[in-house]
Amino acid sequence: MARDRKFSTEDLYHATKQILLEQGYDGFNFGLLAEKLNISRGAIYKYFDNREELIVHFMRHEMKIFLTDLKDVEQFPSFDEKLTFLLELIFKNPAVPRLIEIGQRLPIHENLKMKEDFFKLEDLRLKMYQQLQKFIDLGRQEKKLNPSVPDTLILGFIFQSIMIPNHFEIPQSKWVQSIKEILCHGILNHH
Amino acid sequence: MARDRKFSTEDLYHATKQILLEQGYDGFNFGLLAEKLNISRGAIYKYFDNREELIVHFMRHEMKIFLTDLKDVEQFPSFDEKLTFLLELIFKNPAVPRLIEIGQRLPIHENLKMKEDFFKLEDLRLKMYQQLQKFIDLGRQEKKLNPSVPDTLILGFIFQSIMIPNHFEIPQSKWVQSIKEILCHGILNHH
DNA sequence: GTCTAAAGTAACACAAGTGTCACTTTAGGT
DNA sequence: ACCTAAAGTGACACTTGTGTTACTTTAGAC
Repeated sequence: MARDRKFSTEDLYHATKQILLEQGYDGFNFGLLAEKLNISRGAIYKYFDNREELIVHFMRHEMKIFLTDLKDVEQFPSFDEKLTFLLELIFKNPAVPRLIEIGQRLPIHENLKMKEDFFKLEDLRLKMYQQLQKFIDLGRQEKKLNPSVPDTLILGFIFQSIMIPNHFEIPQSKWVQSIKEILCHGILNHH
Repeated sequence: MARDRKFSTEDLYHATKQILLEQGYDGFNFGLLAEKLNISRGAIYKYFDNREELIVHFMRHEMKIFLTDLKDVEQFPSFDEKLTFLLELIFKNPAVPRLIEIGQRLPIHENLKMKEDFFKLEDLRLKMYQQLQKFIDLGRQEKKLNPSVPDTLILGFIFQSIMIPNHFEIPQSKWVQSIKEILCHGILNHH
């Protein structure tokens, strides 16, 4: 009953991700997005009312995928195995912490529809932190974690570590291994 | 021979710092700056040709102050004392790592004058890293640092730790102490 | 074939920021 | 008193991005 679409929502999200990671939140605009997809800017407005709405929906999409992967952490029984899995997952998805940070920049909207969309995204972020909290709780229970350090700081360190710039281009495997080493035992020599 | 100035360069830098930290690089503009200082936008162009030039000069100003403070690290003989001083210095200047990050976003300019300004800023950043490298070298020499971990990652962890968001508003002293604990000994229980 | 409705386009008015320039203001030297 | 030159102003032309709208295109139902 209508002509074929020139681009799927999936295409849209893919290009959105590229632009957000390359140019940051402020660098993202519909002109760039349309250009990347070889469509006119106006076409995007057929599917999203504005830039914020598109970004919120995109963020939810990304978050859902990450949460599905994150759920597999439950399959590992011990804290150590969970930690290894978690670090690997984060380093397989280096965009996620950056996108979460970018997501924090979304302005709070008056509009009811936008408020709902925003709330759903908040809800996913909450679900993620609950999943991570279970992991921390197990670590506490197994007496594996330093009791003098707050939960949020442990999670903060894990998530922030992905954002340390690797200016000297140290190979990924060595880099991840070293991050794990510091996270677990610190920078001091413990031998 | 001329009328009095309504604002000093120091005033300009102070307002610039506020805006950059509140609104980020993209949120900064001459309109906002002029408003904050109760002057007209045009007046700023009497002292700086454009936004980038102002920001580069501001960054150099900030960096010089930080480098002066950082130089005091030399007064402490041992690695442990230097580390304590360094962490305290960073947590007394939480804006510095954020400003350095913002500084990275400055576009590379064609203009010769801007290129020079930019180079001078790069030079200051280099001086900072050289100062920090001496600190790391001492740590290596004293066999205090984990030898399997690269220098840049150690510095990265130290600088990145200031940017972990303290969402649950854990008191500053407890927060800093915990960061020091993780940096030195990791998240795992080592007792 | 032609009608329909979704898909896509391009031009519009608008908003916000940029850098410039002719102008006004004013402190100090004469 | 008045001239000068730096300090400051406000209007202008320009750029870039926004969201809307009237329009064209096209696949499929009839």
